[in-house]
Amino acid sequence: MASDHTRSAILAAAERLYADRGFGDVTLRDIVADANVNLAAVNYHFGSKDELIAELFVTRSIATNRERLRELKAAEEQGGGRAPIEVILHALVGPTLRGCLGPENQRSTAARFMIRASIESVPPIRRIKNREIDHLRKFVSAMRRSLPDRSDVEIYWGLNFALAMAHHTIRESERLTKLSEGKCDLDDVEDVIARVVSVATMALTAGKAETRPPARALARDTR
Amino acid sequence: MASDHTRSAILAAAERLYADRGFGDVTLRDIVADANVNLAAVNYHFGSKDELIAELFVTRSIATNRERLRELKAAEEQGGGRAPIEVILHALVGPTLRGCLGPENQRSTAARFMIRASIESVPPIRRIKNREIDHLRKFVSAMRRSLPDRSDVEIYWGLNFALAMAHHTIRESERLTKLSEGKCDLDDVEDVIARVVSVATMALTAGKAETRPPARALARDTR
DNA sequence: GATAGTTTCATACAACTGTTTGAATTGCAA
DNA sequence: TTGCAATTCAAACAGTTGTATGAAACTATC
Repeated sequence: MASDHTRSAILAAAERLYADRGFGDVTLRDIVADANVNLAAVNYHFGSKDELIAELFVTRSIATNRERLRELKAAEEQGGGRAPIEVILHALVGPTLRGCLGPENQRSTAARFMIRASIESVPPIRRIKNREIDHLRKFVSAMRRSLPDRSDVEIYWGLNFALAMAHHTIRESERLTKLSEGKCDLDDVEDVIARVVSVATMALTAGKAETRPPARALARDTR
Repeated sequence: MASDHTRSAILAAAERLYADRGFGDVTLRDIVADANVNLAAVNYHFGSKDELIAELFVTRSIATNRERLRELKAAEEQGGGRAPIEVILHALVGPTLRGCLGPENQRSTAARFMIRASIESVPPIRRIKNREIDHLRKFVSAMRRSLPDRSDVEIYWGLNFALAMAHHTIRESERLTKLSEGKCDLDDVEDVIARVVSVATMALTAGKAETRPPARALARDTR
């Protein structure tokens, strides 16, 4: 076991620096300086720079995925194996958005790191993201059960658009704030989630006779 | 004037290499080797590597933006200064999607380059994208005219979601194809555009009394 | 307190990067 | 042809990068 101290000091420093300045601008020397450890410590504890980045991303990633599946499982159990589509979508995009957005002043290092990872997409992170497909298939299955009369193509497109809105909103949150001159409040995470879920639900249920009134209205804003 | 030959050989080689292997893996030496010119030629003709990348991206970018505005202007003129929201959204996402998607075997270098630029987001490109806000404001204005009873917040969110679906579909086209096992046909660009426009339109008109029947149905698939 | 295993450290390595330089070459006008 | 500018070229530059090394320091066990 030994004194994990150096190891976690590196992880903390790396996460902070990557979050603040991005992957392109931060070298191993920056990290070890910030962590007050020796240069060789990174390769000793992690093997390589890429493995350090991978570990950072995987840690946060599996936390998000676990939360996603937890919400999904809870919803399906409550619904007797078939959850409403809104709740499934909520389980899909909720944890991601909650993990990245929120009041900027109190935004965690982890959150800012994940935003960076979403924007810059460096090789070790891309590799991990590519393994996410199996995870998504679980949501495809749940969506199929929820909407048995929708075709697979529509399910896939609905999933794609849901993830699109969530990730793009995270990635371009700064630009959206600037474009809207602050009118779009990205600190109200639950509102953002509700908006994404609402639109994705419409995408998946449009044209159906059994279009129940949307659980949450899209409009919840002022003026 | 002189013999533009070297200059355009560099541009062509750079675009091709970046498209194939991404920005991270291509060095100036790779480019000049591929273009059969001297290493110093890049700095002589473009000033720096970043300016070369910027020129590549700007060229394609203004082409897309011009096409967007052309479509928008045509639509508004035909509607007497007020275009239907579907047509505005079509003008917004159509050129981008058409410029990046399409039959893979005959996909142009330019298209593949723009996909890369959408995925990797290197500094010189990010700088240019940040200047895109003024361009987007023109669409905000058109959308306001088209939907005078919608609040600004909803307009901004609708625009955000429309761009989200378009860009994410481009960026993750490979993954969507794999996830859907080919069932989502990303080569049928006009179908993709119709889907994005349809969902974005729903997002912007949901809850309105005057919800006219959607111009294009979302469903157009088999099985 | 000697020993074995782990961890830290300073330092060097090797390779690669974009950029610059100054001389050679070319193209064109007078 | 001469002269001048634009262009090309080989070579070197200056800096950075992640990684490897081997000795030193530490830690815990017996």
